Amino acid sequence: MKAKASIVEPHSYSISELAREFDITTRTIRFYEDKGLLKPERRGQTRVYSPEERVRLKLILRGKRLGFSLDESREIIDMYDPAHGNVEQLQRLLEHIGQKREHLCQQLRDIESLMGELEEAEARAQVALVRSRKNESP
Amino acid sequence: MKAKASIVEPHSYSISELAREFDITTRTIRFYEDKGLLKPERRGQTRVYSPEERVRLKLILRGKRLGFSLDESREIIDMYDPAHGNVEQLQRLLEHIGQKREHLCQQLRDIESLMGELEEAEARAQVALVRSRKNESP
DNA sequence: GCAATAGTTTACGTTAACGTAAACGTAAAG
DNA sequence: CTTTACGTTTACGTTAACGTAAACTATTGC
Repeated sequence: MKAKASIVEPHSYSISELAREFDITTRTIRFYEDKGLLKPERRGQTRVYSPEERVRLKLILRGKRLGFSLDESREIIDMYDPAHGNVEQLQRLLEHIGQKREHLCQQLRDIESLMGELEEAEARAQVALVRSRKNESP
Repeated sequence: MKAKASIVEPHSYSISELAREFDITTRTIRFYEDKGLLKPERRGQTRVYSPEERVRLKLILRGKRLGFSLDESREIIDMYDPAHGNVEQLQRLLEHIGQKREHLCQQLRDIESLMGELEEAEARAQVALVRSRKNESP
């Protein structure tokens, strides 16, 4: 349908548009809604997604890439809102943020070490490759 | 049993020792063996783990922290061995290593962005906290 | 001798995160 | 008008990664 060739970004998306964009199924998107991670509006019965909802979806998928469960992603997304709470709630939020950071730091360390090991493995494989070629075509 | 207070590192571990060290259950360790990720020796019927097996377990758990499936962790662990194959196998291995690297790079980007967003959320929460305190104890 | 401790195998149960299919509504295109 | 494309709800199925429990063996300490 090519849209209206408008200059502004579309302020709403269909479920299949989002599914295509992020290479997931509509089932997945509805599942996230079921789990309370998305709350699209409805035009009649049909779901309509705002840019904000689209961002939430992106956050969920980024969480997935980092190995987060949907519950963890929900927690993280909840950190973005005004945190309209009292002192205790805010303090808990701050602590929670700290924990997530530690988690990410650990992941950073893990990635660093794994990266190093991959380099070593690559080097070994290349050495083996050269040898292997010498043997196969003398 | 305190071991023999020897100077050298123990060259073998029991299943419960490893479970305690890594804070997992013996069931989990046996499960990894079932899936072909570990192959401990046996003294009679009892499993005996070498330091090498212990390292493999560590690699599995690091993979878990990065959100890898056991199959993915197995693939990565397999990259460590001599890759005693022919040219084709080695080339596939090299490509495979490249893919894993890209994966890790994506994770790095994801972590970076999330870290940044956590900082913002933290700042907002601290601001809200100060305000909240002013209101509660005027 | 016997209870406690650590090990084993076998097998059924559970949870998360969807997949798959049925059965239906609706709107545009030919 | 009916096919096609897209949407909906409802519900059962599936896979990974273990948990849990039963039933058994072997060793150790008292």
